[in-house]
Amino acid sequence: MPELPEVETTVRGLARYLEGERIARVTLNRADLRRPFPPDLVQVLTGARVTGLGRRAKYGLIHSDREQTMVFHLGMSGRWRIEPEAPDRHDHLVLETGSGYVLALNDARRFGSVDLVPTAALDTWNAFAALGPEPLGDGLTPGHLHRAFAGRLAPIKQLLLDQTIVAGLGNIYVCEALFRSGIRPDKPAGRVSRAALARLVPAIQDVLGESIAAGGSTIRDYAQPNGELGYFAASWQVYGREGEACSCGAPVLRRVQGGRSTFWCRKCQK
DNA sequence: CTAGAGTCCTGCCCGC
DNA sequence: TGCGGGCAGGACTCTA
Repeated sequence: MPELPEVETTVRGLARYLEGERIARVTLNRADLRRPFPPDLVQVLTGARVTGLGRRAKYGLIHSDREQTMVFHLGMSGRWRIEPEAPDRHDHLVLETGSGYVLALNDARRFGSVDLVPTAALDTWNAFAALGPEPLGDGLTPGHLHRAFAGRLAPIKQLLLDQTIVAGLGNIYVCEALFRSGIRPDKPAGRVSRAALARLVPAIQDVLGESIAAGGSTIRDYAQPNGELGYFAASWQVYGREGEACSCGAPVLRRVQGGRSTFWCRKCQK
């Protein structure tokens, strides 16, 4: 489910229930997701106060007054359920707040993860240290991409999914940003012109910004934590639209790159 | 270093 | 209605 806009939407939704709240109870329903839960997770979080929430790339951050931050990644199928009406077999971690709110981290495929990281050391934490710039921050520039792509023969589609080059993009928004900027997904990254990169950067920022404003893209199981559906999926121009007509009239194509589906228009993307 | 394939896991949808 | 195959928003590990 979750690329940057969905994680951002999730974090904003969680903040309404967690910001400033004390965590009264922590329940773990299994020992691991992709990795084991931190052994001291329950002990550290129980009784802690949430001092703020944040996001880095596709990771959500729950800062606590224990000087530890709970870092969660939603993988492919992760989501938070707020005040669930009934328990679900994939609710793996459940938080109850001092005000009585119940928040469940639900992840059917269990590709997600939860870590506990000293808040002061977040930037140097292993998983964060190697991440590329935030696409909505100052660090993503045509020059940055030009340097990162220099000499690379891999298709630009695949390099944009590399979190060490840009942090937070996933399959949907890469397809959409390449379409918006008129770049073929199979073009060797090192051969994409400066002019095209100068179109790509704002295309990435626009598509992410528009999606966040729409509450993210709801597919299958994703909903915002409050249960509302994000409606950006209705704005996809190529993703998931194989065989449909592009705005130019040509059919949207699908091909597999690096094991992932790419959707694109042969006529609009050169 | 780079590139490509395989792996983790469950659920849903489609065709037979 | 049941069953098998393919596919899914991610990221890691292994091999060449």
